[in-house]
Amino acid sequence: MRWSKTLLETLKETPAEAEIVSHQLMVRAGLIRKLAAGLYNYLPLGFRVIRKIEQIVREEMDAAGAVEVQMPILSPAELWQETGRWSKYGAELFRVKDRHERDFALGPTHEEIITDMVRKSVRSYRQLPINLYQMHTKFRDEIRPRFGVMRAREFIMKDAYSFDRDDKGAEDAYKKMFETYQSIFKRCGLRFKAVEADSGAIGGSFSSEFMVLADTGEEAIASCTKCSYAANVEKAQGRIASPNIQEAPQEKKLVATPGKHTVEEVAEFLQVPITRLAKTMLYFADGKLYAVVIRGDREVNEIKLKNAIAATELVLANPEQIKQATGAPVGFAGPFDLKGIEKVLLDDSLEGAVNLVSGGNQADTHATGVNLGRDFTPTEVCDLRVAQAGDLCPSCGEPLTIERGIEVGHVFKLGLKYSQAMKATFLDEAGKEQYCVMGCYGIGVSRIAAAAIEQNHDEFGICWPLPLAPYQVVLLPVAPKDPKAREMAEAVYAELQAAGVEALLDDRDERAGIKFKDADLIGIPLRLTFGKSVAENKIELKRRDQKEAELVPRLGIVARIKMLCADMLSAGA
RNA sequence: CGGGGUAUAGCGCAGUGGCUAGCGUACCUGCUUUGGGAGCAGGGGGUCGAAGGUUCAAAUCCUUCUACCCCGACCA
Repeated sequence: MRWSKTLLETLKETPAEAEIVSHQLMVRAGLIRKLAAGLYNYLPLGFRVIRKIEQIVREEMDAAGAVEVQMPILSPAELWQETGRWSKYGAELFRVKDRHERDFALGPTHEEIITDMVRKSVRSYRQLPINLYQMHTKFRDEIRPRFGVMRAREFIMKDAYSFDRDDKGAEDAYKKMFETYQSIFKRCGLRFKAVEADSGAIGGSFSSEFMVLADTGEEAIASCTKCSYAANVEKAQGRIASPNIQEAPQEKKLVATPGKHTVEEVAEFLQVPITRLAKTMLYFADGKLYAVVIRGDREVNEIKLKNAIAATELVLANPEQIKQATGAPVGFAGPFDLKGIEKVLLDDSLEGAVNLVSGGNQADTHATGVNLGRDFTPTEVCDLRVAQAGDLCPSCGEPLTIERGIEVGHVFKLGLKYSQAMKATFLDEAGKEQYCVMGCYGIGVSRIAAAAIEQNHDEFGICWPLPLAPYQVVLLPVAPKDPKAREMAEAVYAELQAAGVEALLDDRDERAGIKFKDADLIGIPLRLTFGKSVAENKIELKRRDQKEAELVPRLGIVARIKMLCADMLSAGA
């Protein structure tokens, strides 16, 4: 491509609204342009990157035996009502009406649609297993779109759905996709990690996320320093490292703690370690109140709680609800004598603990010597806390560390959730009707572009990994006085194109400095400069990821570039 | 949804009631320059987010609306 023939405008200044580096660079390098909140135009350069990612995903999915289809973006409300997600998906589901006032959703994911497609076609076990996928635009009405295409309202996703005869087949399909995802992200040149995850609104029994490691990632990952255990902190089960002290139970006593609301204030005031506090939190879920008792230094993991009580909506109780249940204002709740509480759940950080300090259920009062079983009895004991660095690995007992990541892929074991709700069945060898066992597998195509930049950039701009680069080589003729430089650049450009190398010729009438700055900004992996050295039939070759350039002879330049590209491609794989 | 902020040229910004609304950058023309975001000269580009109001006079004051950005959405 000739620079002068495409729409490629770079910005010297960073747009005020872009917060993270990938967003800033994508706008400055002319990859994307915002249309409205969470909606972006992909300009030619950015679209080429999307195409590169899609192609890698497509090749690997096809190699894994999946079959590509395409489903409409609009889907009728009836299908969503069949599974109950029309009401359960919440405000994130983009709803629209047609001229006849019929309800539709802009697809955020397509389980209902694909299940409908399959139930209409599949009748026999002979048609299974099958794995269908599409690459398409998805819509989610995010509360707060931000970070450019990283969290947009409209984005490109690859979504695949597997249908199997039994659990064993579904398990195999899941494993196959897990492996396929590993090769996809490797081929994209990303540093990533697969982690156990909560399955959220999609549902199902088990899921893994693929995280691109980056400090700006929105997700936190707990991983073991020794074994291979890694999980999203939403899911991670860190065993508590410091055990609770054993001693003889004391009398329960109420003590005045005027104005001391937070655990830090209370621990300081009563001179007890913060781990001795039993923090009592009240939650309101699906019309009922729940109490959660957790060690003072720990935080409630609302996703674990939501799963423990099978809630669809969960919020902290408001001050009136707290007053009613405890008889006290916010800040003085204790686990005993609660009114109107559906369940009292105890985080297992406090299992076996004695002589705790909790709120006294009276204003400005806390209780000491609170003991499990005598002063209160939890309905359930389970893990309800957010894992922390230093917690012990659930599989090998070594300490966990916390790092951050960008979720680029998610694979789910769905089981029968959708096939039962929507009656997607087939006849087995015995002529007996069976439900399809499903799995689903997503990849954020547009998010990969942003994630790759988060991982691959420097102070001058993007440094694309070769497999995702919009062009492999950029050619800069920089000696306008010397027609030979331009001629040679044109000739090499033609030869590269003939050889199948994706080349961008900067044929603009610009000064050398501008061309160098722009080439660095847009991050093409290889740069050829046609300047002074053309007089000796030499061309300057520089890799974007290296500091030093080298002079290479004009003769054999194309072979040299092809070899370099091949090397850089396989380096990622 | 709550709070805060912003809206003036493609981008970044100035302009607190008074002449034709400005600066940097980008864009166009010419000359010079030419290996890391050149210099000089000339030029084009704005219903100052929208509507209404106050005033002799409004980008500027008031009201309403819209869009966008940030923070928060209760850890007792």
